[in-house]
This record gives sequence, structure tokens and C-alpha cells, in this order.
Amino acid sequence: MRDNRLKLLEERTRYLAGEVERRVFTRWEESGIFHPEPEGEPGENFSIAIPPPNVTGALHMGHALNGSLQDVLVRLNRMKGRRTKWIFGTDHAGIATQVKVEQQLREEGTSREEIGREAFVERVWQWREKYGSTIVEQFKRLGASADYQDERFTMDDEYQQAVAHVFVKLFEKGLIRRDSYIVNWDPGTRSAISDLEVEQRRTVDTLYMIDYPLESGSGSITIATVRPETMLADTAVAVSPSDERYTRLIGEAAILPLVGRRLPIVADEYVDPEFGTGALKITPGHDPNDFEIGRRHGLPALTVIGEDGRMTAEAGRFAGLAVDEARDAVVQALREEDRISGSRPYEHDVPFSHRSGMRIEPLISLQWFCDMERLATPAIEAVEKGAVRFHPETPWTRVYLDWLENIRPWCISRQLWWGHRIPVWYCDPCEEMYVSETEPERCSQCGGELRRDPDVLDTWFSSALWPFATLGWPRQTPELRAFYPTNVLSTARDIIFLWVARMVMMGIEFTGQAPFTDVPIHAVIQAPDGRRMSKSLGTGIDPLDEIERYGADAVRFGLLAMASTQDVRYSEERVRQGQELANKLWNASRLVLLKVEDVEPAPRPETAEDRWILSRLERVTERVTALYESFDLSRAALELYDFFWGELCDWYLELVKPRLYDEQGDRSALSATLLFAWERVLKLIHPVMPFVTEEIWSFLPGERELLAASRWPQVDRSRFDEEAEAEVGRAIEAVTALRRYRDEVGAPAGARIPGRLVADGYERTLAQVARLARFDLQAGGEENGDAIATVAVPGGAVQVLRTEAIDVEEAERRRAERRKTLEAEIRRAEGKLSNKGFVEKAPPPIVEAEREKLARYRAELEELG
RNA sequence: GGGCGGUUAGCUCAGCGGGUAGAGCGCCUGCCUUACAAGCAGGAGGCCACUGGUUCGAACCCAGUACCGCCCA
Repeated sequence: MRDNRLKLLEERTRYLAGEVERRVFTRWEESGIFHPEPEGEPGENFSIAIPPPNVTGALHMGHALNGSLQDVLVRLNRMKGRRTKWIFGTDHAGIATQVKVEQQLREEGTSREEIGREAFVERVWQWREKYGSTIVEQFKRLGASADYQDERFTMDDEYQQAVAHVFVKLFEKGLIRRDSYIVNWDPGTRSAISDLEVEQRRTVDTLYMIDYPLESGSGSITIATVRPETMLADTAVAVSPSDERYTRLIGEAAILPLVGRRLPIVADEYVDPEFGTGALKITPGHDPNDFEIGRRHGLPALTVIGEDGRMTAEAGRFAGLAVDEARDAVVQALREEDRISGSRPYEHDVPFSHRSGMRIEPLISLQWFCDMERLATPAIEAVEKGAVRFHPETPWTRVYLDWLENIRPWCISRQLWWGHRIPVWYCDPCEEMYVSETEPERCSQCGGELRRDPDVLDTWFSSALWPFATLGWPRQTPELRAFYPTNVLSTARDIIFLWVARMVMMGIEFTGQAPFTDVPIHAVIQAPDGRRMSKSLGTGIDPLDEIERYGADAVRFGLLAMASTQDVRYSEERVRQGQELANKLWNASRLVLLKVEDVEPAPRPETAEDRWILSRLERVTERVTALYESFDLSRAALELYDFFWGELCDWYLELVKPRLYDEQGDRSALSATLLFAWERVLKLIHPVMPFVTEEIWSFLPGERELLAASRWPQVDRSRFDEEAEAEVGRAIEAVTALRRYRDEVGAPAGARIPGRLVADGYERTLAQVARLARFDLQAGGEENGDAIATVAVPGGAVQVLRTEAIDVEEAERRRAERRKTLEAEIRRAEGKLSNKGFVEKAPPPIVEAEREKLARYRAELEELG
């Protein structure tokens, strides 16, 4: 059996991710290691709740990056022996899902209105059955080791009960109320949406100056507006109280053109005397600021635009027109009356719906609101006191706090059919209202039929409960006891308000504890040209395509490596770097596993390089563990790359090859050391590149459990070995210097160059240095004037002896060049050391180092002759 | 309007408890050296956006300028 596998190892000179990944994933899933038993306590266990992806969605780069980050933390902690649960599932995504299904109905020639609410909701469930697991399967392709067995959906029965419970409790506490208020009306989805779903876009409109005649008949007051069509709902004109131009008019009235309504002229601080004409038309029914001003001055609010984005009957002769048509018509009518005294292009920010892309129409409507101040206070405290920590701390802590400190009421009702139905019932005849977790039978006043509120809750209202509602809350389940609060919530910065803040608020309010302690905020991956990655712009790159092309490990490595703290452009080169690392891991493992004897892995150093690599292994273990734990995964990935490729492969394996190939010698100690190093390095890389490491692990000799279930290494500081590190460090530098020399003097690749090593500290590495540099090196010896060149190495020099392999002219040129740079360096060092300020004020070790450099350069110059 | 971030090699990005600038890719040169040519060895390439300041010494600290990007109103 093992022979067969070794044969495969021998034949396959390239790592084939596509062949390995599904097979390895199946082994993990079947082993059950992704699903922990609900035992122990949150303090000893480790849990992460995934920010639930939209059930209609497909894996995008953001998911892929965040999935990789979370999986690194999950795998690390599982290997540390903690009971680890990655809470996984999807979000019902009210609007997005409803839109998808409506589209399907349209294709069938019907509509949700036609089939009715009940049938429509049924259709959505069918849709979810069919397509809802797409993104789940895609997370598996990425290698995400989530608890799929316990997958959750925000519309699960239990979850719905949790949402209803929260609504009722907040209502009972007076934090949820129904109010007629101006909201962001999205004519596209025909629903109110929250402030966070509104996007401001730079837009050029026309600013019109319109003369409103004064009631007194003595002239007019000119207002400026970009929305002349809303004038039909004007109920006042406002000026700044400090604006002397208008002081005499305050308390007077103007007459609204086209309509003839009397408009009181009021003074309000909100008005900016510098803007336009300094006089503002007030339309409480169609502008959020005017709405506030209207409330302050007790003005009526009129509505001339309907929920369909068309003018209402209230708009008189303009009724039925779309808003932009009405605008032209109103302007035309005003021109005919000669009321327009000017116009100019005007650039300003205009609200658009994030959902439908349509221009927001601020409208007054009856909605449910959640007051946030009281919920915000403890959420602010949690971050201020460090119970919840952002990584990196700046600037995200500030962003979070600023938002919470200026928080406003949240409009939580949506005019949709898909979502958590608001648990409120009305008795129309006696105007009674029932707020209840369970459906009341009939009106307790009149015994009449009850009508349930038709609206559903904002999807984010239910998402805010995710970290605990997924664990069975409000029931005190074993899962909740074992895994709540969770440890980490990993996300991008644009979700700090949407998820993080709201989860913290709800978590504290309902469980008394913040739902997580650490919040790493990761980079946003942009398109290679620096634009936002988006499907509609055509700038999206599908991570599944990349996984197909390069392998999941490569994509994970690439994304982690490219995503430091700030925004970065997608770099396919980084992914390819990951692919090559996987290939390198595979091939280096072939070398080791095909040569090594079947012994127990253990550190059994025989030589300086053995002690060196064992020391380096401990250091990199310490370093990488710390980087993982501080969420610095980008650096962790790159350091592992450097260590594995740059030290373990480029140097250790090369140093060890003669012994490894020596079939006469006793290779058991070397084999043990190599296997020990291999186990170690596979473990360290596993969280970043789980597939290839798991696959290689299966080729290590002996019966073994899954790598994913193996124990994370403890740092053994007793193996730190400064002496070996210095010794091998010197040898490496010497080899590099000699190779550079060969190349510069055009020595043929195969030629061995004779030389004499005049330096200390190479007692045990001389033969290695000679072999790797392809020199015939003897130690010490007298200078007989036969040296044709000198190559500086740490602690001394190598004298190069006459040989045909070296182009003498080239050698002389090189010598002259080296002399020049040395002289320049000496001048620089001398200059620095003759600076009194430097010698007196710089820290002594720095000065000392400078002196040593100078001495070394001088010695080398002298050697050069 | 308020705030935050960025500007380092041809490209994408590290480095910032101040002490002669790093990686990957790309480029140049030489190598099929019995793990890997998706490889090995070597190399070229940077007034660290600009202007001042602090300091013996600044890519890094401070002030300002320019351009790019994001968030909030």
C-alpha cells in the first residue's frame, strides 16, 4: 500500500490541486471534526459566527477573503485543541430574494400580486430549496471548515421565533414604535429603506430661482430649488433669522405660484443665508430637512408625490405625471407666469437606493421605528472599555464610535412579502393593536377578526441576532452555553454599522454580553485597475474561476498575502505565488519522503545545519503563532513562504543533500530530524493552505490522524541556538559572496575554483561552503602571492587562486570596481564617525557598529591590494 | 461641509518603537546540478509625492501643499 503511494509520489512532479481538493475535503467532512459537541465553556472553546452570506448570492472576492481569514483562525484554534465551532449559514436577504423570485414569476407571465402573498412566500421557499445551497457549496470549495452539519438560515422557524421575541421585548420596553415620519422611499422596490441602504451620488441638476409674490402685494421673495415640482406641496418659506435682508418679512406671508396657497415666512437657523437667494421653500412632505423644520414651526405636511413615484391628485393639473415629467411641466408653467428669474447648473449629492438603483423619494409614511440611543450606550461602552476590540484599532474604533454617538432612529419596516412578518395585529373596528409573539385569536375588546401588519422587518434587524439566535436563543441551549459569546467577527469596514454595531447592541441588550470580543477588519479587494469590483461594472473576478485555475490553497494564500490592512487591487501574481508555493511544498516533500528512512520524527541534530534548522523552526513557530493570533495573517503567510522556500528549501535541503543521498551511511538521525521539520512546517502552513498540507501529511510514514486534527506545536525555546544560527548564517553569506564572484568573473557553471579560506568560524562548515559555492577550498595557509583576487566573507576572506576558469581581465575589472565602492563606503563611514554629534549623541551600539563596518571595509581594501 | 486613509523599484504591495530601502511578478545573464524549468544561481532597477521643521541622523516624527480614494452629513 505504502509502496503504491510512494510510487505516485515519485511519478507526480507537479502538484495537482484539482485532483486533490475534493477528495481531501470529503475526508475532513466525514471525520466530523468540523462539528464540535456542545460542551465546555466559551472561555475554553472557540467560536466564530460567519457574517451570513446572502442566500441568493454567489461567492465573490469579499467572501473568499473573509472566508480564508476566518478559516485560518478556526483551523488554528482547532489545532490548539480548543472545541471549535464556525457558525455557518445564510441570510434570507429580503429584497434581493424577493426580486429574484418576482423576476422568475415575470418570466412565467405572472406576478406576486396575481398569485397572492401565501403562494408567493411558498415560491420563495421553493427557490431557496433549489438554489439556496449554491454559496454553501462554494465555501466548501474554498476549504472553509465550518460546521455545515448545523447550518442556519435566518428564516428557520426557531430563528423566526427569536426575531419575534426581540421585537415584542423592544416594543414592551418602549424602544419600538409606529410613527408617521419621512422615510427614504425607494420607488424601485416600493418599500421604505434605512439610511444605510441609501447611497449619495454626485449629480448635476438645475437650480431654479423662483419668485413667490408677497401677500402684501409689495414685491416678491425669490427662493432657490432643484426640485420645483415639489413646490406644489410647499407650506412655508424660511429665511435665516440673522439675515437682515429678510428680517422685515418674517411673520409676513408669500403666495405660492400656480397654487395660490398662503405661505407663512418663518425664521429658522437651518437656512444658510449664503446659499442661493437665502430664502428656502419649505416642503415638509417631500424633504427630510423641511420635515424637521415643519415640525419645529407646526407647519402642515402635504403630499403630492405617491409611492409609485408619480404625482398624486393633490398635485392638481399635474396629477399622474412621473416626477421628472412634472418637473418640466411645473417649470414650463412657471415660465408662462414669468415666475422664474434665473437658473443655473448645480452639482450636489442626491440619494439613490442601494437596492434598486432608483432615486430616493423622501415620503411621509406610517412605519415602525426602533429608537437606538438606549441600545447604543452600552455598545459604545463595550468598545471604550475594551470588551470588544477592533483590529487594527485605528481607525475603526473611531468610525464605530462616531456612528453610535450620532445614531438616529432606525426604520425597520419594509413593504415586502419575504421576511420576518411584523408580529403585530390590528382590530380595525375598535382600533386596537396587539403586539405578540404568538398570533392572538381575536380582538379581546370586540371579539372581532384581527388583521396582521402586512410589513416585514428589515433583514438586518434579524441579522443583528445572528451570533446568538443561531445557537438556539432565547432558549438556554447547550450550544448557547458552550459557544456564546463568540470570539471573533471578521468583516470588511463597510459592514461595521450594518452588522458589527447592531450585533453588539442586540447582543448586549438580550444576552447581557457583547456577542464577540475581537473584530478584525480586512481589506477590500478592488479590481486590478483600482475600480470597485462589481458585476455590473464588469470588473468582478470570480473566485471560483481562480480556484479552478490555481487551486483553493493558492487563492487563499494569494488573498491573504495581498490583503494587508488597507484596500488593495486584486493581484493574480500573488495567487500564482501561492500556486507555486503549493507546488514547491509538493516537490520538496517528494525529495524528503522518497529518501527518508521510516523512523519516528524527532529532533536528532548531528551537524551545525541540523541545529540551525531546528532553531529556525522554533523561531518561526513563535513568530507565526503570534502573527496568526494578532490577526496579522498577511504577514504570517508571507513569513511562512520566506521560511519554507528561502531557508528550509534553498538552504537546509541543499546543505543536507549529501547525507540524504548517502545510502551507505546511517541516515536515521537525519531522517528523524527531517520528518520532525516536515511535520512542523506542514502544521504551520496548514491554516493558510489546508489542502496541499493535508495531502502531503498523508504521505508521511506511520499511522496518523488528519493534519487538520493534529496538535499545534508548542515553542521549545531550549532549541533556540544562537551559535548554530551565527555559524550557518556566516556560511550562507560566504556561499552567496563566492557565487556572486564566480558570476562576475564569468566562471563556467561547472568549473570548481581553487581558493584559500582565511577566516575564522568555518571549522564545521568549510566543506559545505566549498560544495555549494563550487570552490576547491582549503583552510588557512600562507600567502604566497599566488592569489589573483580576494572575496570578502564574514570574519575574513577567500583568496582566489590562479585558474583557467577565470577571465583575468574580468577579474581585474571587478577588483577595481570593488575598490571604488569600498573607498566610497570608507569615506561615508569616516564622515559619520568624525561627526561629533553622531559620536556623542547616537546610542553606543550604533556607533560601535559603524566603527566595525569601517574596520571591515579597510581590511577588505587592504586584502584587495 | 466634516472626518479618515493612500502617494516607496516597470506593476502590485511590505517596511514606519527613526541608524546606509524589501518581497512577488516583470526585466537581464548563466544553468536540463539525480525534488521542483511552475525550477536553480547571479544581477540591474528606488533624491521612499512635494515644501518646510524637529534630530547627530527622517521613507518613518511634526506642520503645510498637491493629487488619488473612502466614510459621514
